[in-house]
Amino acid sequence: MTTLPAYQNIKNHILEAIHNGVWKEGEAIPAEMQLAEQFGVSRMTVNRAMRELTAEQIVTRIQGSGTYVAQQKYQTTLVEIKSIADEIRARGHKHRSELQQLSQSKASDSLKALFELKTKSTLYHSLIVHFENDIPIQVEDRRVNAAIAPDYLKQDFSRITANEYLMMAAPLQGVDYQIEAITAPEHIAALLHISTHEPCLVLHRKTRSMGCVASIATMWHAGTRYRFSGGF
Amino acid sequence: MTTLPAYQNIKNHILEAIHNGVWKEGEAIPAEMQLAEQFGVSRMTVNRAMRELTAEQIVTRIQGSGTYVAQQKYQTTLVEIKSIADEIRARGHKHRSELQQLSQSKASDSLKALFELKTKSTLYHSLIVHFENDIPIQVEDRRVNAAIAPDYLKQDFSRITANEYLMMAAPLQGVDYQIEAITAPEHIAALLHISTHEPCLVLHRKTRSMGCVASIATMWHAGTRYRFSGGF
DNA sequence: TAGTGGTCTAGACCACAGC
DNA sequence: CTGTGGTCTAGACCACTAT
Repeated sequence: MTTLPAYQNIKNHILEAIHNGVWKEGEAIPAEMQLAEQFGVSRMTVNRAMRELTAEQIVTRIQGSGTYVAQQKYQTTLVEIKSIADEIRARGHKHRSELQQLSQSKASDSLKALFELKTKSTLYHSLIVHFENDIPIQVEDRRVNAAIAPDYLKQDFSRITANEYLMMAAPLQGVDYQIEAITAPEHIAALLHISTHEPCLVLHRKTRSMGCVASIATMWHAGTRYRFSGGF
Repeated sequence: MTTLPAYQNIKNHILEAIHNGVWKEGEAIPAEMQLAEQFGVSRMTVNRAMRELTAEQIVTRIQGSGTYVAQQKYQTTLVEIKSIADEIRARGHKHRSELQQLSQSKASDSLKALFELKTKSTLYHSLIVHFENDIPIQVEDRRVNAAIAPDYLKQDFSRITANEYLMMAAPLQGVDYQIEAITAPEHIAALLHISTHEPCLVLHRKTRSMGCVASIATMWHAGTRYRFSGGF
């Protein structure tokens, strides 16, 4: 093991302290001069460490004021299939899900087409509501190709999300998604605790594994409570 | 416009040179010492500029060897800044745009913050409606940093979209976007020919060039007429 | 060996926030 | 006013590459 550069050690120290809750969201971090003394290093070295943490959105710096632990951002990157549970926990909030439906059936004509199937094979269907601090944040309506994930019905969806299980069950090959803004049908609106004329942010996502369509999901979010974001 | 820090000027110089083809992919860039002399700054200042360009994947550095222009990366279709005009024409439909407003003003306090400006510099404002086969498909409300695109007001937006002009005017460094579903305010709803309680798919996008925020745009779409899509 | 980037120092001046 | 971060300097030593 090579010894790490001083600025990297400082970054690691700060990251661990934030992770361990020593400094919480919005709280101030010691000044550059103070950290320089503490680590026995020049101010420029601390400055580099902090500048990089700023670029990584770990901290926020205000000239003349100080350095603060950044607020966790509401963020979903669309390329990555993130677990909504992780996303919520990363914000320091509580995630909980409720399984509303779980069933299996032969594909209908329209589903057969969507799954690009030649025969009416078996599909699983799950309807799950995800909560952030007990507020419904996402309704996930998912159809799964039984051939790809034969044990889907046996999962405990309070322990593992549908997404997490599918990622484990089969290597992801590709993703297609569409995003639209529409009003929710009644049963979805009821699950999200919104009225039927409130706008919803809807993500349709089709994943592929082993050369087949593995799952097709529709994720409904209350427009006022959720947004997608990203960048580079 | 405030004078930029020296390291930022160096970055801009390098970026322009690459943009203009002075140095091509894989070619070597002058050494730190050489650039330091050329710009009349210390080596550390050049080092910072080059380190940031490395982080942005503009150049590749090899210790003991030199600094080279990085291979152009594949822009994942997700963040790709598409011209809505091209997108519509690609569907074989007719594109037309109407310029509703074009003005300039000093940044308000809130815009100053959004543009990460230190002073209330000049911003341009345009409001453009894009039509697909004479149906309004997008309302584009855009603020532009005058320092980055001084000729913005002189453009003929029926010939070139705001986006196309900005891409030409300055090399794009970064993008941040957010997508949400909300109802439109009255004046937007009127331009889109929808009622004020219909859901809209809204894309907020902030682009960066030359180390500054170049433009902030809000694009409104009728939820029933537009969706984002992508995949890999 | 000479030249490159990687890191670091011990100062410095400035703009800004908060008292 | 003091303390903060933002920037910059003119050196330095090191690890590495290329010749």
